[in-house]
Amino acid sequence: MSAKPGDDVVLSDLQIALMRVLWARGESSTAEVAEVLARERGIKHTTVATMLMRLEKRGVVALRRDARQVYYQARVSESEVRRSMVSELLGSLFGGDARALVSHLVDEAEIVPGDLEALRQRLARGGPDHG
Amino acid sequence: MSAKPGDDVVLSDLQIALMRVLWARGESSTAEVAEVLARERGIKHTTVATMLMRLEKRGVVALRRDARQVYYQARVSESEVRRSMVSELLGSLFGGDARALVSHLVDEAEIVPGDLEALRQRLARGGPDHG
DNA sequence: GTTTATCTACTACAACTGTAGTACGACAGT
DNA sequence: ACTGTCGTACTACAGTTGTAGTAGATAAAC
Repeated sequence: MSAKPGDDVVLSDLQIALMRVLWARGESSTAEVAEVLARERGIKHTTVATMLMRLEKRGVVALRRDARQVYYQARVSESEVRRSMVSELLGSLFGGDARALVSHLVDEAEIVPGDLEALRQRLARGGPDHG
Repeated sequence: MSAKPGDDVVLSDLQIALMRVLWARGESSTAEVAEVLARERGIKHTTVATMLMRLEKRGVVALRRDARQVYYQARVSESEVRRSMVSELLGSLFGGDARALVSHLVDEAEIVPGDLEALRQRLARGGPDHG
């Protein structure tokens, strides 16, 4: 069972950090992911192993065994997670109004006029395909 | 010592729902908040009371006792929470790039061209105060 | 073949969240 | 004064997250 992705996939910060490795490098062994996380955040190998196991149990990643190593692969794309989480945030904090969120970004100076202009033009050109 | 607000204030969906009542109605009694949550989500009074107590312990809300009732008041503004949480999301899922988030909103059809245009104009008029 | 290094699996545990029951104190009605 | 009602406080408990130790398996080294 393990919650087929597409459900709601809301992940914690650390969980996202793990996924990022998988998204960036594709299928990776526990050790590989652990190494990155150890470097980036000083997290122990065993911790990473545990987290990956749990994500697998949840159906967020898939695992494959080869020799005595375990290789994990993302079963949800970054876009999917973004979709779930943004929509979650939108719903709970912005009353589902995406404009309010953009407005917030503007007010917080997270984006500047030029950015909006560029986006608008991108739209005008007729919704692009992005990775 | 109860994490003085301004730290990072990341709240769960339910917690935000409680805060929303406080933000909307100002200081409210446990019973008042509970009533709203009971209506909105069928959550029991005791649950709301517990959650509010914990938020108080965390310093997110302040409480005042009058007679045998407890009145709660938000100690963090909605903007603050938005700031923390958006920035959290931005950092973990969008590499801190707010434009990527807006881009995402566009691609997910959460916003339309007109919205961006309106925002852009608002900016042009020199950063307004919004409610 | 025995030792060593590597890597996973299991177990543990504290904190937090969601959920709510139960007990207790106080105020209102009779 | 007695009793019921209202509302809070305390307690409980299962699930998740973050964190990691320890043990066990196995491949590599000698």
